[in-house]
Amino acid sequence: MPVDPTSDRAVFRQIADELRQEIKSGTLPPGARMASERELMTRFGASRGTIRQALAVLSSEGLTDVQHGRGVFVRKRPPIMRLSSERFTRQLRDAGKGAFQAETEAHGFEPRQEILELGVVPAPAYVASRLGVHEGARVFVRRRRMWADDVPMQLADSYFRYGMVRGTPIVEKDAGPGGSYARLEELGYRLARFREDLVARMPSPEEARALHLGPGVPVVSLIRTAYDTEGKPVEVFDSVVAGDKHTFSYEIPAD
Amino acid sequence: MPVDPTSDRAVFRQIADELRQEIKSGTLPPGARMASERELMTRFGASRGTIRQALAVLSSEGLTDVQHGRGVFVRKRPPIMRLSSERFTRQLRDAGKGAFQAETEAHGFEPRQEILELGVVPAPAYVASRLGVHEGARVFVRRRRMWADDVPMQLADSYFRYGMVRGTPIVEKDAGPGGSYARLEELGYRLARFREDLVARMPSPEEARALHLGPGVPVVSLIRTAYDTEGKPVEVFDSVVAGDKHTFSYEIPAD
DNA sequence: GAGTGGTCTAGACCACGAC
DNA sequence: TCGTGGTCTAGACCACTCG
Repeated sequence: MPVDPTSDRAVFRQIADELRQEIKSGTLPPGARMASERELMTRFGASRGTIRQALAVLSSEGLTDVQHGRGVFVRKRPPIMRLSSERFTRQLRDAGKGAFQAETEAHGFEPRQEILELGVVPAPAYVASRLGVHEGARVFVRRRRMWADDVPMQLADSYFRYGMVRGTPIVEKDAGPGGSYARLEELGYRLARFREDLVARMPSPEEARALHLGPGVPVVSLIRTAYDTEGKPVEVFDSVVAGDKHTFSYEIPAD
Repeated sequence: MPVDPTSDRAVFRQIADELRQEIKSGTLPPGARMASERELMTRFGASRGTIRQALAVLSSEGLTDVQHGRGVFVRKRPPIMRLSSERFTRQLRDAGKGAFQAETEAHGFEPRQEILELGVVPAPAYVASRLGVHEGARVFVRRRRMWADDVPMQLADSYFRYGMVRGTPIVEKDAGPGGSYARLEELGYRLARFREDLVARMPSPEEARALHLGPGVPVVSLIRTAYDTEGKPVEVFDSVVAGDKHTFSYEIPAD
């Protein structure tokens, strides 16, 4: 079904529709190389600019991956990690596994954290309000990039009241077995519950680079607040999660 | 800081960087009109094609809205609705309010549902596995588009075993006060818990149209399974939620 | 009508990857 | 070396919005 230049619909959109259909129908399966831009020019009788506009549409929808000098390929879905609300069980912490480590290993990958920053900073407004301190108060931040094998999965910043973690393993590069949550409990802050707030959005160019995201891949901004049994917030966790590599799963009681 | 044509970084990316910086810094506040393409051509000394490439970058990042014949504007964040895990309390159902109605009214909007389809269909694989029926089994589907005032918020498909809801208000246009969940409980299926699975991704062109999404706006695919006190799945709810109009909030116990 | 973005063309040169 | 995508230009005509 060739393009109709008299149609109201722009030619590049018709071309995009055609190619999208071939992808969705499986005529072009994941990993397949699409025809080159020059080939598509003759196939559709359009200029290169128009062909490139059509390909840009598919790219922005997250359907393709472009490799300079090689071609345009139908995107393969990478392995998806499931982050479920059960990842915060005390059982896991007691076993010496942090939430990220446990989930990653459960999926058969090797977890790794790359420290980007450790230090005392003034609390940003959104952290202060959740952590129950005033804006600008001294808080300790652990900023990391988390990897599964060789794939960057998320950017993760943990904030603590400085007075609470000073001199503990939480301010060290390696927070020890079970991670920060295990250390907090050893310090006497028994964890009672977490709240997670999620928003989906497109990444900034820096985030896209740090997480190796192609065009048309959103991120999930996830902010978690951890409360102890007194109802006091003890940590604010601010992360940017690669949208194409995760699902989130929550259990909700009906009452 | 004008562009540097000798730089490795493409001219259109440098222009995009410059304009993005003006947006993030507030020099160009939300709602402001950006300079026209012709004006940007003289400002940056580039051809129109290059200027449009730069503007396309900002658009794909969700930073701008384009209005044909009027100009390019810095995108305003629309009012954001918070979907919290507390929206499924029995208290609300007993008060005759479904989850969507309750959340929408809590934000000061008027909820409305537009029925797209009501009928018996063969169960798709992902529904069948969650609902505990075999693929292709007869299930009843309620397909709607949900609105808050005049803004489309989500596409929502509810699936039920047909034998379970046949002849009940659930197969009618208006499922009645408290929605389907209230009807299910009246039928003797007391709800015990829900599971929600979320994925962020870019919308298909149809989804973008149905939800009035601009370029660079992702959606959240949310699939909820409702279980009764026997542990039996009684509904599968498959929705596509406008990413720029929602946050999600979940409470997680620590044990 | 004047100004704005939307679409399309034709052609040029560059950078990357595979053979 | 050759084919692939990446970038940029100059120009044309169209469609929408506003005064």
